[in-house]
Amino acid sequence: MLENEGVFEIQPKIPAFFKEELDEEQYESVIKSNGKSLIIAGPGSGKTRVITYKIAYLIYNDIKPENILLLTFTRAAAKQMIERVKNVTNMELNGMMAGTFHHFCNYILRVYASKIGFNNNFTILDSEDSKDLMKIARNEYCEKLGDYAKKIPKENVILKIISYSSNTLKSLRESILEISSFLIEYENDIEQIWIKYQELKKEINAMDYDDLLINTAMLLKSDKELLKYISKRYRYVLVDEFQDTNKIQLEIVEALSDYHKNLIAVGDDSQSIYSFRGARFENIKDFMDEKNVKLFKIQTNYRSTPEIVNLINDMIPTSSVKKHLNAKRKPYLKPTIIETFDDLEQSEAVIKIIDEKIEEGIEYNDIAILYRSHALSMSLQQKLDSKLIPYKLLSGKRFIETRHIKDILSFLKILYNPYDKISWIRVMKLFPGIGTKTAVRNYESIISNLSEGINILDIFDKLSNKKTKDIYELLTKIYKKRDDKPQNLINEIYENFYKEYSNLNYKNSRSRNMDIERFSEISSKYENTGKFLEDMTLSENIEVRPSDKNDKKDEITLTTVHGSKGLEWKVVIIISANPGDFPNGMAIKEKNLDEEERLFYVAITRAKDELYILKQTTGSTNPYLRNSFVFIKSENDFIKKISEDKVNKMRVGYL
DNA sequence: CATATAAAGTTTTTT
DNA sequence: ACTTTATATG
Repeated sequence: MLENEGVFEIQPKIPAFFKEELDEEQYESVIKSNGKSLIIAGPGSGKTRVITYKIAYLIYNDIKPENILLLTFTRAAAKQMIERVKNVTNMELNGMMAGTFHHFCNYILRVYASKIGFNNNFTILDSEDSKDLMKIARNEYCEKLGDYAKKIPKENVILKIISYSSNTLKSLRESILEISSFLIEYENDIEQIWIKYQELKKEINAMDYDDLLINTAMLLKSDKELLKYISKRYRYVLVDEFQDTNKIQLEIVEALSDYHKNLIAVGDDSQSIYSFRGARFENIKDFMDEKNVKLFKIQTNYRSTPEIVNLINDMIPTSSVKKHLNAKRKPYLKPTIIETFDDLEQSEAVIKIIDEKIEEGIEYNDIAILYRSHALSMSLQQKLDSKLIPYKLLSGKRFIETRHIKDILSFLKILYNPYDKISWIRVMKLFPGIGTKTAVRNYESIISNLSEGINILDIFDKLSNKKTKDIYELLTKIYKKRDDKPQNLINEIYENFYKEYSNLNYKNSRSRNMDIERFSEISSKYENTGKFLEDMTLSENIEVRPSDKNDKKDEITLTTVHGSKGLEWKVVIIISANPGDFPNGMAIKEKNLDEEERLFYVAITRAKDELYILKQTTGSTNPYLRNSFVFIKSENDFIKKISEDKVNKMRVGYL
């Protein structure tokens, strides 16, 4: 260890059990990674184990937990790793920072918001809120343009382009050309709308998901003192899922490790599936090419049977760094490809597989069904419902994004940040006789009164008229309690207003009301509304089911491939592997097949024991794509790329 | 004129 | 299922 740049002046302490718990590759990457290091971890190779032991190793060598920063892709992953480190070391990890980039950036920005012209109670806009605000920006810009305005790209298109531009640090022009070159004639319009959008965010004291990253990067870049202060704290910066980081995230971690220069990145370039959000698997290649970067590879596969690994090795994405996985498990079954006539027969075939597996004694929990997009699971869901097979949806509309929950949240948001225009409009429109126009007018008078320094309760009183009386009465009531626990506020809103609104406006008000009651229960864990709101917008999965039922339900998992990241099941069933469905039709058109290859790779590497891949003779479920060029070309067909000897093929259904 | 209601489109992936 | 749009109503 003498050549190790003096990281440890004395001999490192390595507990004896490390040698027993880790294989040779894992051991090397735990013990020898320091300075700038890159660990390329194949699927099922024990990546979590390596990160866990790396942190444990640091702690055994007297690095304080508060001097370690772990950035992960999901908060759940961070939590899981912390728990595992606790188990390994038998120590509490007080002060250790672990979470997603967005959580970390939020943490920094709440402290230094004023340095970049924001108030520290800024609202975080989720994607729907961003879209609403972009729509306002677009409308304002389009106001005097007449018929031309109709041709200008819609808000979601503009958002996609500017988000890509910010995340890749590419110019607007370059971004338009890459994403949708045919829109290049609107470059100037898009630019103007973007500027407007930025101004609006400042006005309403809000940041979108991208801003959290951009503003943090900007802050660290512009303030050298601050950079030193923050980066001095983190003696070790560890980044998980490095293949899904974008340019700005790379900048951020390089800044954070600026002082101690210990940056350990872990990832697998073959599993990079978030390019639409600016993720660059090239971050891994670039990092590899840098001087003084120590490279480790862990390529033994402990997850899947040799038959599955055999297929995996065949399907390693062409864009990847060269690799080969070594199987460790005992032989079992070859993966199976099943062809059915259409998606109805496909659903029946899936049910048949499930029934067989249950018969064999496998639990529902051990089975997952993966697909490229939500829509592809619809007919299967109906079938599962009718057969009373229990299942859960991992991805899909987040609980927090359902209309009723967003409504309730909006009330809290305006109490916390009264400039939050999006939430104001949302809240006001809930009341009869008020549409967008009136809501905006009301918002504007509230803001102009606020800027004159008038107390908000007086404003409510002043602006109350026969149309708005109910709103302001309710708001006055909850505003007076705004320092209470968020649960009290939610209950107040629900009991005094939303319950009635829900019963009146929703056919399924019963289940929506139950959601709100559950939401109130979730909020009871929080003392502070601000913290509650941050967590709600930044944390991916809110456990919707009541917590008192501790016994884990036995159910099948249905999820998009994106949602399956990092997970594994004994039996994995991939449905609709048709050109146009998976690979996705848009991706084929945009010649973005590399990413689809990586997605397919992620999908098949989730399987431990059995893998089933289903396709249909009718081709894509989408009738628009069915007869198009996409359907015919075999280069777009994953199944055709699989060599015959690696799989069993079956034709199921009525002939 | 602004809102409410009925009809018609729409689906890649998500922190 | 859920949002956008066209038409009716107040």
